[in-house]
Amino acid sequence: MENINEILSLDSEEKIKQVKKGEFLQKTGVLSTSVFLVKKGLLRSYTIDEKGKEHIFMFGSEGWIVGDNVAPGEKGELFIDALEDSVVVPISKSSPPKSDVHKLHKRISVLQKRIIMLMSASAIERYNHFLEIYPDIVQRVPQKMIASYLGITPQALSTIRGKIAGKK
Amino acid sequence: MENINEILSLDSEEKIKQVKKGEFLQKTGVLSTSVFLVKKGLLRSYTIDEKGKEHIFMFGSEGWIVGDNVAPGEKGELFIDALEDSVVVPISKSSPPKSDVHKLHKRISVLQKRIIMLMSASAIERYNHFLEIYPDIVQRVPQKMIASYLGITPQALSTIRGKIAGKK
DNA sequence: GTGATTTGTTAATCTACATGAATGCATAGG
DNA sequence: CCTATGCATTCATGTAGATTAACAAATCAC
Repeated sequence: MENINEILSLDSEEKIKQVKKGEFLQKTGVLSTSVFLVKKGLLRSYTIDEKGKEHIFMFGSEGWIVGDNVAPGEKGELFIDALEDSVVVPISKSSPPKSDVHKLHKRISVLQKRIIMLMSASAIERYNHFLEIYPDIVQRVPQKMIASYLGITPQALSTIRGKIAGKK
Repeated sequence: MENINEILSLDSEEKIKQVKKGEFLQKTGVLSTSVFLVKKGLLRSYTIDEKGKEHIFMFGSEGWIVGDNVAPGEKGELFIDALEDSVVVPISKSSPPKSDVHKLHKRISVLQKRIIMLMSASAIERYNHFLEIYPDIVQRVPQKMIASYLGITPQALSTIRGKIAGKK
């Protein structure tokens, strides 16, 4: 087997972590000390509410950060698992390198937009916005996960897609 | 008039900024280079959607950050104005002091919770959660702004409050 | 202080989306 | 290969919250 660091052209000092499809990077209730930069693959972070329903918080593919940003020392609130075989590198919450601060701001920017969408846009608008922002993700995950990300049921997403297709 | 820096015990090097009630700290469409740490007072950041409806993104009182986290060099998307006479200090987006990185994580944590609430909780649950997290804000802002923060209409909030009061 | 302009309340109707159930397809595992 | 399990679609019904409107209460301006 080849050296994984060479394949991905990583600084060998970085502690990379491999997560196979279906495996968990984090579960709720355990101490969460870092967030992760995705080098390869696709992961999702999500909660399960008291009715047992999953709500996807974020998808993370190459270049994105996935993680559970709770206050330091707090237990995590999110599950994170891999939707494809993935490679991630931890970013410490306490002392991130300068370059990563910029990534934090980008992350906040994404969350900001997400909140505004959730408050002001209809399901159909949110879906179209999702397609713009993550054109590649649509092909890589089942629709029920996209519905979960959008905050609607799979049935509702199905009818939305029907409407859009019908218009063409 | 007394020295404002002394009153607030600020490092005199910090470039503080005073914003009177009703004044804008930022408007949409202008370049946004920093976010602001609130030293005193209360501000709000919000969007106005295409139907002319306001959506409050965040309140910021003492110790919180208000700001518009768009990618560096991008135009802002939010209005920020003061609900009370306020004092803020800018935090550069490009080179924040180490101590502020921690605040960024806290900020992300708050947004994370907000998104989860918007996706999984009913209006009544979101209102109760709001009361827990910001017990002081309720007294300081009109109800229609709280409704706007929760993502519901003032009428809906009024009926919710009626239900809660009726239960006692 | 008095009129005018916001803010909050209540109630009737409407609508987007949830829920539940039935059906056809795929994919996976033996 | 065949069955089992999960996924997507469609439909019938239910419901939280939007909308509209009318009125009461509070706040503001002069």
